[in-house]
Amino acid sequence: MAEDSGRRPDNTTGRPRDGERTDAILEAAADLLLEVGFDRIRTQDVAERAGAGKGAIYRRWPTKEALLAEAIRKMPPGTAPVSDDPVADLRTVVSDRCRSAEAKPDLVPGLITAMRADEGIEAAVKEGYDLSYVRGTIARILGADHPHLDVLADMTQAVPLLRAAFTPESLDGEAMTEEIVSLIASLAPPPTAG
Amino acid sequence: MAEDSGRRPDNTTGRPRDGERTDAILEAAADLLLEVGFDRIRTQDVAERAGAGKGAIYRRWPTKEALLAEAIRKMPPGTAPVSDDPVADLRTVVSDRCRSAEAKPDLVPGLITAMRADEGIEAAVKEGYDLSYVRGTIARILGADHPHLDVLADMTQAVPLLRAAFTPESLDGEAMTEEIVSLIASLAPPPTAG
DNA sequence: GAGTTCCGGAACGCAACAGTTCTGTTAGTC
DNA sequence: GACTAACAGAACTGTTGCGTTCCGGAACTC
Repeated sequence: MAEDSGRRPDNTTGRPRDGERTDAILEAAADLLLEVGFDRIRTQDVAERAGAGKGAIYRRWPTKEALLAEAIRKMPPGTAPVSDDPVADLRTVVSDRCRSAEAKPDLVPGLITAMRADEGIEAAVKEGYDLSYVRGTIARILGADHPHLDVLADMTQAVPLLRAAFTPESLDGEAMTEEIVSLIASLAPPPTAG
Repeated sequence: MAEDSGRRPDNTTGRPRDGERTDAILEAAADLLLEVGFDRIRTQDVAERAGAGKGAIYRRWPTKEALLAEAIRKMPPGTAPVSDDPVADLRTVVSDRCRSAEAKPDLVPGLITAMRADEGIEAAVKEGYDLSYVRGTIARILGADHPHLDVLADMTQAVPLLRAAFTPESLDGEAMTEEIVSLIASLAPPPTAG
């Protein structure tokens, strides 16, 4: 009857928790993570940006770290385009990384700091850490058996991060992309004649 | 007369400041920087390890950051051996970096965090940041005109750091050294005959 | 309408830690 | 011996920011 249809599935009473609040808080946390880095995020700021109270946060997550871990888990994984020009595809991947290192230099260093401070965040970051899409793109250029696929894939991420951290003045995303892509392309075997 | 010979050059009176205390404090600060990283250093800990009081620290430096900046400036720069086997020399350099990333994974991430938080530390780190010794070693293998010396030099540092941060479980310093060195060695031009 | 839980917002308690001050003592100069 | 400043160590102050609690009000069930 009508009695059952209006009943909540979990038999709870009272005002239901607002899913849009949850989303807004996660989004605000992710934004701040990108903008200021982990070590400068304050829960008060997350709440304000989400248009929420701190109570709404702590009703959902036990600690700031738990909130940030979930926000990290929700971040989209890296992807690579797949066209018939693998060098162009690699250029896209590397260029993305370089621009991100330029524009948001606080994100990755902050994540590293956060990983060392909190196990939940460490797990969340490691769960999302997967460079196989880069490796796959490089493999399409050099062949799946090339002995240096792993170092090269790591290099495409690590070099932009290092430069963004230590030599931000002379950072030039386009030039850096070309440096990295041309190095990898130069390792390609010469085209074999039919 | 005896009056002048006993006088301090700067006309000060009272107990003179103990230079050994200064050294002990700087050394304690540097040690802790290596062990726990910037963001976990407390002045109290520096004082205790140096066998000093906090007063002795703040009599010498206005802030914790100023002390750490000086400790960073006193750190020895990287060097490379120069033998007649440049690949072996490179292996030494890369191996040092890999072992350091393995044993002290908190140092560099901590430095990056600290740079973002304090201008004096940023200046001190950048002042000491010089990879020309790595670049020079690679140039002896590939030739001074090789177009990828800069990326490769950065790679030797950046890849160990990335792996130490994100995949510490599977970190193998010796294997990583070989990966990096063999990649660079594979770029060497074939020996020209007479 | 009664009862419950949510909401934003503000106030609060509490812990960590930078930097200061005090105390008794010591190493120097005059 | 008088004076001054450094010394270690402890106590103290002030700030920052996490997490809690309380408020008046709103959304929902019964």
